[in-house]
Amino acid sequence: MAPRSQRQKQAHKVWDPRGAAAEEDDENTPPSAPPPSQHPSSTKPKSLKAQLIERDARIAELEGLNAILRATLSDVHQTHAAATKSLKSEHDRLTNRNFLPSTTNKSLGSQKRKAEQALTEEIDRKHKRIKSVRQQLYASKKQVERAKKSLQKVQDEYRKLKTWNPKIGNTYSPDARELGRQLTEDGCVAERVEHAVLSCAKAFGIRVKRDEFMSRRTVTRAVDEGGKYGEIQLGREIMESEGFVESSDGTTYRGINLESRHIALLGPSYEPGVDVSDRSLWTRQLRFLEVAPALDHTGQRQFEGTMEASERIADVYTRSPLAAREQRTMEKNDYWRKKIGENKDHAADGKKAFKLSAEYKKDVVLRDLGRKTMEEADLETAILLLSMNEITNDDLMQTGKISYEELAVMPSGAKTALIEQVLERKIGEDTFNSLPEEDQQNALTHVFGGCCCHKDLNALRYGMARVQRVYDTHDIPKPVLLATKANSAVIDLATATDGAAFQRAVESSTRGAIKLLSLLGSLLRHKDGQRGYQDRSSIFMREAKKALHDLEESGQFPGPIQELIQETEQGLGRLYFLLLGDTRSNEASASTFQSAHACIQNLTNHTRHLRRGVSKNTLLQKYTQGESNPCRLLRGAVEIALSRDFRLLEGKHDNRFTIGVL
DNA sequence: CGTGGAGATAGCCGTGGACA
DNA sequence: TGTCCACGGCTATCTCCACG
Repeated sequence: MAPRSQRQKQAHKVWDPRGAAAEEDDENTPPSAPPPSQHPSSTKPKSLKAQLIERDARIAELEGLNAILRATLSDVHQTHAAATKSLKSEHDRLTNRNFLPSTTNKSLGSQKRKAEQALTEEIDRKHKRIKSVRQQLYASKKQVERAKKSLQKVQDEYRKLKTWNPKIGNTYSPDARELGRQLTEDGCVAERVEHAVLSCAKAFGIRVKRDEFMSRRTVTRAVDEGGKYGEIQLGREIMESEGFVESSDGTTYRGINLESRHIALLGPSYEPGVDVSDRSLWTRQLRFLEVAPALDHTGQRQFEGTMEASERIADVYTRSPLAAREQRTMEKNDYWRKKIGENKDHAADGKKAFKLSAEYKKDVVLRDLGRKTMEEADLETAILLLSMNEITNDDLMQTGKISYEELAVMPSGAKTALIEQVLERKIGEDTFNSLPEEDQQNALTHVFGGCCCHKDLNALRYGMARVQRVYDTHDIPKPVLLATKANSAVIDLATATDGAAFQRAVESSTRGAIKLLSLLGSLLRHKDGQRGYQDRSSIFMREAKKALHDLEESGQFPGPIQELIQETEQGLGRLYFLLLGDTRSNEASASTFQSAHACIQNLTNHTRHLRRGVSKNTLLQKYTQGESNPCRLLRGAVEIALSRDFRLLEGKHDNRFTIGVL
């Protein structure tokens, strides 16, 4: 212990209850020795008797003390016994009392050990579980990372798909250009293509990048490109093909002649997965060549148009990368070498154009032969000279299609080329003439396909012309005149049949079944969509169905009109064929004419009121009242004209009867 | 002094607007 | 519908500069 400080000592002195005396009596000082005993000491010896008496007294005193001690001892024994008993009892009680805690303690220890063991096992399990969970957590984290990446990828792809970029860099992609062309082809004006594309994109749930598409100007460029691509492809297909047929026709639009040209050839379909080079898979392809303006529709102009087109295709293809890759060129005459036929109007201009084409092709083929002969046969110089000597100015003028004056001033180079041309032709002709006839025909194959409509029309016209003559020949009254409203009025008003107005009205009017069919056509199937009976009735019926029964249905007129139209068409078709037969035969007899004539007369009389027209209301009134309506009447008339009587007439002549009536 | 990268520049080309 | 022209992107080329 650290010695007390002065302040502590003072504090102790102040509060020490023992006072100053205690200060000197240090508790650490051992107590002083006890004072010596005060027993008095014997100074003189006693007698024996006294001594005995004293001893007896002492003995008695001791015996009394002994008895007291014994009694005390006995008390002590008793007290001890009682205490022992009590203690034992207490001991037993305590022992008993301690037994339970001990037992409990033992049980608790056991439980503790068990609990510890269980806890240890639980901890092990928990550790394993934690490890497992950590692994799962790790895996989950990785999965989340991968899922995020996948999601991002999908979102990117979705964004990519959702947003269509029509450009590659600053240039519209081939797909975009194709789309522009397609929309234009489908009738969308170039200026509205952008709006159409953006609108469609919006409807389909996608977006066009920058919300922009081609301007009108660029759409037009794409269309032009498409035309050039088409020409390149056509040039290639012509060069690949064994031969092709060209078809053409013309029309006028706002006073300008327009010529259209198509080409039919065997070519690849370009379907995905189909081998383009496998010729066995090639099918007939119809290729658009051009629609080009022309000064007129003459045969010469048509031929010149084809020449221009062939030159253009040969030029475009030859200058194309495609030709460069295939290391092939096309010259304008290749077009003619491959052309094996033409489809044209069955008219004079078409025939003229075909003739010019055939001549040109012959020239190309013969000169080819001439060149080939000169190259292969290595003709002797003498023969060549001889042939050249035979070339006259007329030959040159004819070949070059030039006048004598033009020939005279022609530069020597051009003249040499012309001479060479004539020489090739002369030698080619010699070679050609030496070929077998079959080879000659094959070399010059150039087929003409006339317009079937023209053939059809011509057959009918020839038939009509012959029929008209029959009335006069056999002195048969002609069918009722089916005059126009104006002519009909003139005829009705005329006082004399020899007046100029009457004559003109009659001459300009026609009659007979063909005219009737024509009228039926315009009456029933008028192309303006309003005036034909079927249209008028359709409009009314639609309204009537709506008003009467609240039905949103078509206004189709039940039955008769549709059937009538069909029968009319069928009958007309059969009439054509019969008339075709008529142009080749004159075997019809007068009686046949008369019976057929009666039918036609009947027909035209029954239907004469057609000229006055039938109002919509009359028609519908009759229909709704369940009466026989004009349609039924018409149908009956046509049946007479085109069905029953033709069957009758055919029966007499085994389906080869020549119609001579109408 | 050669090489390669970065920046500047000219020319080509595609595009779209203005205009007739 | 065609022509003209401006604009902007792309590319080849040039120039400059740093570095080994």
